[in-house]
Amino acid sequence: MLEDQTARTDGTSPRIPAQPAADSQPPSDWPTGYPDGYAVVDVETTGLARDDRIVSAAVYRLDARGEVEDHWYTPVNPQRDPGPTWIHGLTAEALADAPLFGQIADEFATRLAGRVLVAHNAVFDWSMIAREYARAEREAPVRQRLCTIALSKELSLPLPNHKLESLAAHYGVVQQRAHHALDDARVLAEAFRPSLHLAARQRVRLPLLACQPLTEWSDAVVPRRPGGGPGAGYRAYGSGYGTWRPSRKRPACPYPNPGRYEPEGRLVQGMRVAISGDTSVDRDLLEDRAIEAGLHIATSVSRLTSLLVTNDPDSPTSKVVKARSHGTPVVDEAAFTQLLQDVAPAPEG
DNA sequence: CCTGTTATACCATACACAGG
DNA sequence: CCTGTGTATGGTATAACAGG
Repeated sequence: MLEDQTARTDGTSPRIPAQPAADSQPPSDWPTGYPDGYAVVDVETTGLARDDRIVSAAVYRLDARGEVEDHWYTPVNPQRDPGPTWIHGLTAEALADAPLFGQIADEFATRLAGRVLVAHNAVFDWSMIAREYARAEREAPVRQRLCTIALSKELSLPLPNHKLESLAAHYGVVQQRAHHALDDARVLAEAFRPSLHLAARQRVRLPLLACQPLTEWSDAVVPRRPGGGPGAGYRAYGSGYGTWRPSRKRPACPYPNPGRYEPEGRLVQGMRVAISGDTSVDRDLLEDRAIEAGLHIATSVSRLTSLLVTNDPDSPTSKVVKARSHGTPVVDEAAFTQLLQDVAPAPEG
């Protein structure tokens, strides 16, 4: 009963809530395996496409319990028009004197180093950051990310939708200036902390995803047709002749499904392959390669799926979960790429 | 046993969202 | 405007069943 707690007036001071000193909270109180620190990040960009650039960035560094250690903000000169000024408020004028990404890459890296990157719709921020680092011929020192949308879902927060605005409102965090990187990062940090504690209390496994730094970046997607080889790095699509109508409608796989992939074995033409999560190679490109090899790319996982490709076999995405329940074999992207090089022809039918 | 109809399961499709 | 994910939906393929 609650009275038991309040009735302990045995002369000692009534359990002051302050000072959650490290030793007053035994380690067992916090799930083992939770990260040591976080970098709550927000970037504003010139747009949503792969070749868009960062115009501003902010990082809140948080300790293992989500307490703010410090924060940092910088505008970034995107070396092009700033895009949706009406959203982020940064004009070409304002950015003219801002540092280039290459000039803040070190400082940024320091803020990220050894931490879990936390962002709202994290795949967006991470891919923008990873590409900027790749352009600068660097690597972002990030190994894992956590998406606060995924976390909200994991915790089943009663939100009307998963906008940052709604998450903030849920925890009573007031936005001063939405779509300003520093304020968005602050708001997210404040909203992330209670979610983190809730997750800890419920012993929820955090939805951490692996971050694979881009090692090669050419501002272009490798042309899918073997006609020109990896063109020296120009826009692959739209360069010239009728915009390439991507994959939207691919012809059906001509081979019947030979069944599941056998671990350690070879791929066989006609196998149904599903891909989940991020891939270091463009998703479309990876799918094209698979199709050229005679495989069928499935959009979902069922008992007939031969193989699931994912770099995050522990993530709770629907595909991964289904694969587990069906006992579908799972390999990572690297292994899959390897397997693609030696696909067995379809059995004679 | 064969066949036509109905029920079930599954896959592909379309759409909604999140981010600037 | 873009892209990947998750969900709702609808067509379809296979299974199940009844009747002859």
